Order: sequence, then C-alpha cells, then structure tokens
Amino acid sequence: MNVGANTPATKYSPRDNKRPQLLDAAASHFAEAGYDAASMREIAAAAGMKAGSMYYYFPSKEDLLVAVHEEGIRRISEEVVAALDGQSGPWIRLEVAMVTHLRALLGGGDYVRVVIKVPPRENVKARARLVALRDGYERIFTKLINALPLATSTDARHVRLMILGAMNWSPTWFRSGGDRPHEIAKSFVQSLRFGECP
Amino acid sequence: MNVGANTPATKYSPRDNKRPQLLDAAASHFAEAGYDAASMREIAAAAGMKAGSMYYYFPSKEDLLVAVHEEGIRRISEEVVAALDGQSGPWIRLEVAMVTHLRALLGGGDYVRVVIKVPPRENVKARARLVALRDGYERIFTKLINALPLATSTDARHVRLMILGAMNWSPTWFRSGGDRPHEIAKSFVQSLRFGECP
DNA sequence: GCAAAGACCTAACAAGTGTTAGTTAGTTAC
DNA sequence: GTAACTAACTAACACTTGTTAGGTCTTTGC
Repeated sequence: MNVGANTPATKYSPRDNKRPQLLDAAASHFAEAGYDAASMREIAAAAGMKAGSMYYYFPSKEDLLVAVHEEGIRRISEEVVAALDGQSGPWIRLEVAMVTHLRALLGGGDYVRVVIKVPPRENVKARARLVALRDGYERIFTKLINALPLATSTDARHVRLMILGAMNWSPTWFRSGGDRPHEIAKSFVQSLRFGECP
Repeated sequence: MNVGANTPATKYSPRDNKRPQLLDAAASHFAEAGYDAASMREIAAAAGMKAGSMYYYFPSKEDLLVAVHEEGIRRISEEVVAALDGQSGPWIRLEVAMVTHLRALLGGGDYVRVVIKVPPRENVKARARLVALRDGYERIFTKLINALPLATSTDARHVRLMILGAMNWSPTWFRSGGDRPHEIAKSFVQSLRFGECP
C-alpha cells in the first residue's frame, strides 16, 4: 500500500480513483450473494467508502451490475482470444477455448462469475448492449464449432448451446480440489469427438 | 370457480385447504422473480390470502422454498420414471429421459423451474435432504449413461454432468416458438452418439 | 349447545432497502 | 489567492421486507 509514517492521515485523497476497487467489491458481492442479496452498503464498505458515495460513479445499483457485466465479458473474451492465438487443429482450438472459459469461470474470477450467474433484470435499459457483447463472445465458439469435422447429421448450433450450457452450469457442481478445468474440458471434448464405441 | 349467486359471501371457508394454491403461487413467483425478489405479500396475494396467514402453513419463507423444491423434484422424478417405462435401447432411453426433463423444465412447470433456477441458501437446514433427493433423481441419468456403449476413453461421470448442465442451462436461451424440447434432446443425443465424421 | 380446534385476518414491529440533497475537504487552474 | 472541480461524507427519506402476537370467524366433536 506504500503508506509511509510521514503520510498525513488525510481522510481521503482525491485523484486515487476508487472506481476499480468499487467495481471489484461489487463483482465480489454480486458473485457471492446475487443481485438482490448484495446490498449497496456492504459493497461500499468493501470498497472502503460509504453507500452514498457510490452514486458519484454509478447512477444506480443496476448500472453497477451492468458495468461489472461489461468488464466480465471484456475479460473473458480477451483471455479466450489470447489463448487461441497460434493454436491450430479444430479440436485442440475448441479445447483451448473451453479450458480458458472454465478457468475464468471457476478460478475465482468474480467478474466472469457475475456474467454467468447474475443476469440483469429484463427491463434494464442497457440490456441490448450486453446481449450484443455476449453474442460477440459466443460467436467465437460458433466459429470454432463450425470448423469441426462433425457428422453431417449434427446441428452445429445445438452443439454450441450444449457446450456453453455444460460449461456455464459447472459452477453448480464444481468443487475446488476435485476435477481441474483442463480435465473437464478434455473430457467434454472427448465425449463430443468419439461417440459410441464402434 | 362454481361460485353461485346463493353462495353466502363468507370471507373465507375453512376446510378447503389453501395449501396447494399457496405452493402454486410460491412456485410461480420464485420461478419468475427468484427468491429475494419474490415477496411474501405478493405470493400471499396470488394465493388469495394475506401475508401473515402463510405462517400457518410454513414457518418461514425459506421453508416455503424448500417445500417447492421437494414437490418439484418429486414431480420431475415421477415423470421421467413414467416416461422410461417400457422403453428399451440405451440411446432411446436416454433421449426419452432428456425429452421429459426438458419438457418439465421448459414447458411452464413452475416447480421444476424453481428446482433448477432457485437454489436454497447454503445454510438452510433442510439442505441435506434436498441434496439427497436430487442425487436420487440424477442417479437415473447415471444409470442411463452407464448403459451406453461409449468409447472406452470417455468418462461417464463427465458425460452426465455435461448432459445435465446442457439441459439445465436451456431456460437461458430457450424461446417458445423456437426449437421444441424433443428436437433439442434429439440433437444433444446425436452430438454425443456420432462424434467426428469418419 | 358448548368447547376445542382449524383457518385465516389485522396491525404492527424492527430492520433493512436504494436513493437523494446538501455539505466538506482536498486538488488544480488561472 | 480565489474560483472551480473532484471525490468523497452525513443524514435523512420513503419504502419494503420477513415475521409475530393477538384476534375472529367457521367448523367439528361430544
């Protein structure tokens, strides 16, 4: 923290923007308790401020959630794209994307957990933008799946929904200490690749 | 409603137990709004009573949710077992179970939707019983999957988690008017059965 | 006909909710 | 030096929440 003894005990110091810490605290509490059960006062306290002060950064609680969502989608997109860089082979590429997705979701990433587990209210204004962002992300998987040499009878769209569903549901049963993300991904890919025994 | 003109306008009539209607209302509101956003007053109103009266049947809101859960698991178990009766062939049996599961989840069944979408708090007392009930249900799928002639490298447990995850996530993307449950199930099974093209 | 039980209602409590208005202290610009 | 701006704070408002205590009407058992 680099707070020396000579630093005067100012109550607060402008210019050190607390917005990131606020977002962190919000992500953490939303991920843990859900939207309704996470109170503005608790979030504020975790960020080292008072509830009223948050409205300097965000006009409402719903806007806070939207901001967390945007950051979450941005992060996971970035990570998956980065992980995919240089990888070749359709099955390997899919598996890499899945491992990255699962790591982001299961490995303590509060922002991503919020994206998956805490959907905004139906009527929220920014909904269209969020849906567009998320569609953009999921399009990565659409491309990866279209590149697979699948049996002709298989519907690629349903394969995508199946894979994403299976992954996004994993926080429900995942226990740290059990399977690791890369094992889960490998297993899922195997099930899809080698069907019934010949 | 069969309320004739001669029926005296009694404020309420004991002996016609409103407990089922109460549970229905609770299931509906929990499924629609989630646990926190569903208020006792709204649930009570939907059941034709006042909030305080619900405590005659259930000692707390959490107990109400638990009761809905129990009924939901009971229903879906019953339906899947019934649908499986007389069916033979491992892949067909799995598909039948999946169709039934998806129908119960997507076809307006409030109780089942609550089971899938509204988990009780971690510390709730009846949690162990609920988990046991649900494990019992999922064991149906364990058996169905163990009966499949899968490639030897495939992990049956992960296949189950994948299938259940894919199905339980479906309320997120499902829109009535789009795919129908039996199409989804068939598609999922196909993806698992016929892997990459030869 | 009367007591008991069943099924519900009313009214209130204590706590917590998101949000706002007004204020204050530190920093920067001129 | 002073004005404007930034980044908070305090205190309150207006509700809403789950829950409870006590009352009331209806039906049942004897």
